Order: sequence, then structure tokens, then C-alpha cells
Amino acid sequence: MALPSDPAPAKRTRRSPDALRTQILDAASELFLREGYANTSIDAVIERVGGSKRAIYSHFGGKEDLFAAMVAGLSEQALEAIPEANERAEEDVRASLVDFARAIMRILMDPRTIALYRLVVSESGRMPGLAESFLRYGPGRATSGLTRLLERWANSGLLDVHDPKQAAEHFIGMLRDDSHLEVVLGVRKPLGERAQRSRVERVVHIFLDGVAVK
Amino acid sequence: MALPSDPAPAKRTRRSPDALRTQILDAASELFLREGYANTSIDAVIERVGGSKRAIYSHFGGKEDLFAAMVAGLSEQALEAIPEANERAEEDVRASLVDFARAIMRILMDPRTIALYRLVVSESGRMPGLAESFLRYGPGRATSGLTRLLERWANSGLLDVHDPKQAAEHFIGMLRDDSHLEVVLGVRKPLGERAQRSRVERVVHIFLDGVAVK
DNA sequence: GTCTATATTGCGATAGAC
DNA sequence: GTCTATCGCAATATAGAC
Repeated sequence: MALPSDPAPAKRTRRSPDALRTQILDAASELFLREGYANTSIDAVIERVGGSKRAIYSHFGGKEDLFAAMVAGLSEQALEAIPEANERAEEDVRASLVDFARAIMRILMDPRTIALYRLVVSESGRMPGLAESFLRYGPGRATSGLTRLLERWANSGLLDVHDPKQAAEHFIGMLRDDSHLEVVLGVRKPLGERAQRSRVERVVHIFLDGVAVK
Repeated sequence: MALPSDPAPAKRTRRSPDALRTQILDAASELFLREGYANTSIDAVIERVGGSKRAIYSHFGGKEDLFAAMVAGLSEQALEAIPEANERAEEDVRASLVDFARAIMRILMDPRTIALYRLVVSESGRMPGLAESFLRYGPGRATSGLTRLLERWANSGLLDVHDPKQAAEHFIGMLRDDSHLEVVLGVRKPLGERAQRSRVERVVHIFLDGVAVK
């Protein structure tokens, strides 16, 4: 994201506190995601950013807090890609669901998201509060976004859902199935564009129409 | 848990090799699941079982191999609870799916399975092969079991599924949704019997009938 | 046991914003 | 000029490796 501290830390112009904060977060994200929590040192982060370790402590409080800030930031950032409920949604339920599912699928298969997921599962036992903020900024936003869509369609009589939140969770669960787990566990590469599309079609079809022969 | 060691023709002093192996696995499971991989020492395992460290190395090879054996064993053991495809399946698709889903749901919400899942996600990066055996003995068996059921129903013209394996993955994904993730991350307790039933009903309903208004 | 790595803190110096 | 954030460096603490 931010500019790499070019040849040398520019003497003339000073970074804004905000820029420093962002640069620290970017460097920390990269290292945490690649090396894991324990294998990433404060020194390694600061080495990439320049300046003093003090900056991290005054901005974030400590290593755990830096990690937590990174998790929240990345979760939020990832979810920016989901389409907002818009007017078109009212018109074509199926197409809107496909749009939504594609966005979620892309996020789920993004290597950064995968690494983040692994990291959160690994470290949430040790860090109370980490899981909450991850869920709130990440998966929770996806679910609540879809929940609102389902509610609207249910109110319009287009869908028959009694518990929109639960239905949203099930829908997203279909997207985060074994194929996702296999990627998380590193036994297969993330699905490509084509496979993603194909799975999204099936999921939307099952969700809307079911598989029972009528 | 596994083989009962009572009827073993154990001499006064010596356990059968098989019983020793089982006892080591049981002790290791408990410690690994509760304390994690790094926080469990070979000494701690041996302390519970008695005997010498040598036993672990001759039976399993080393700490990682013991861990891998435990993961494979627990995965396999957990999956024993899923109902085999039987004759009744042919009769009532819906009831059979509910049975199947209930079994899977119970497994997913079992604290041991939850701990195992966390552990596998945490350690699979470090241990090549761990993820494969976990998937093969655990989730893979669930998926393949359901896949066979779906194939039969599809062949009988009861269901309209073109890719039974993918459909099975989506079905199980609905059961392993955000509510499961929240339990894995420790932000909520496992769903109780009642909530499990309720979710299973919804999942089967969505899967068979869909939510679109006809 | 020693020793190394690393998280954390203390504090005077300094550079830029105002 | 003052003021604040940051820097640079050093010191402390501690957990884990060996």
C-alpha cells in the first residue's frame, strides 16, 4: 500500500502520524500473514518501516494490540468488496445472489484471507477479543449484509425464509465448504475463476430451488 | 475409548504392545487437545502412561508422528458415528438426510472435534501430511458417505443432483457455518441439542426444497 | 544451569508544524 | 520560539533454546 521508504528515510519531510500508522500496519500484515505471530518480531516490522520501535508502542500499545489491529483492519478491508444492497436487488433475486456469492467466494479464496483465517484460528485461543473483532468486521458483515437482502426479499414475498440470519449463515456455509477447508489446510490451491463461478451457480441453485425432484 | 484393555491376556507386569499403544494415544489426545502441540511434552505423556519415553519413539517415531497418529485416530473415531447408507435410505430421503445431518452436527459440535479442528488448522502449516490424513479420515469420509447417498437417490430419480460430491460438500458446508466457526473461535458454546435439531431441519429444508417461492 | 532472542520501557535529542 | 511526535539508543525482563 504505502510507499516503501525509498532509498533512505526522507529527512526533509516527515511522515504524518497517520501515514506512519498505516505503514506499520502494512508491514505488520505482510509479516504476520507470511511468518505467523510468533515468528514475526517487532524489530522485523520496524526494520521495514524505519524509525523507532517506540512508534509501535505509542500507536498500538504492544505486539498483541498491533496484531489485533491488523486482523480488524484486514477483515474490514476484505469485506469492502461485497456489493451493497441496491435497487437492482429488488428486481432479480437470482442475479443478485450470484453477485453476492461471487464476491464472497473471491474473498474466501484470496490467499491473504486464507492466511488471515489460519492465523485467527491459531491465535484466538491465546488472545481474548481477537475472535470477536475478526468475526464482527469480517464474517459478521458478510452475514448481516446477506441477511438484509434476504429480509427484503422475504418481505416482498419473493423468498420463503423465516429466519433470514440463519439462512444467510447456511448460504455462506455452502460457499465455505470442504473446498475452502482444503485450501486453508494447504492441500490444494485456491479455486480459479472458473471453478468459483461453477460452484457459485450450484450454491445459488440449491439455495433457491433445492435438489428434490418436484 | 478404543480397544478395551481388560480382556487382554496381560501378564502380571507387562501390557500388551497394543494396549500400551492405545494408552499412549489416549493420553496424548487428552494433552494435545487441551494444551496444544507445543505445550505438550513427551515427558508429560509418558508420565500419564508409565513406562519409558522409548515406548513412544518405538511405537510412533517421534512427537510429530505421535501427533499425526492421534489426529488420524480421532478423526476416524469421530466419523464412526455417521450412519451407513442402508435400505431405509431408499424409502425416505428427507428422514435419512436429517439422520445424517444430525450425526454430522453432533460431531461438529463435540468439544473434542472442535479442539481437533483448531489444532489441525494451527499445525498443518508446519507438518506436511497432517492435513491430508485429517481430511481423509475425517471430513472426507463424511463427504464421501453423503456422496454415495446422493448418488443413489439421484439414480432412483428422487433427487436432481448432477455433481453429488459437490452437492455433498455444500450440504455439509451449511452445517459447518458461522455458528461452527464461532464455536471454534471460542466466542460461543457448542449448540445444544435443541438448536442443533432446529438448524438441521432448516438445512435439510433448504437443500431439498430451496427458499424460492414457487 | 547458561545464553540468546525479543518484548517492553525510559529518556534525552531532534525535526518539523504552528 | 514552543510543542509534539518521533527518533535513537540503551536498559530491563523473561521466556525458550541448548
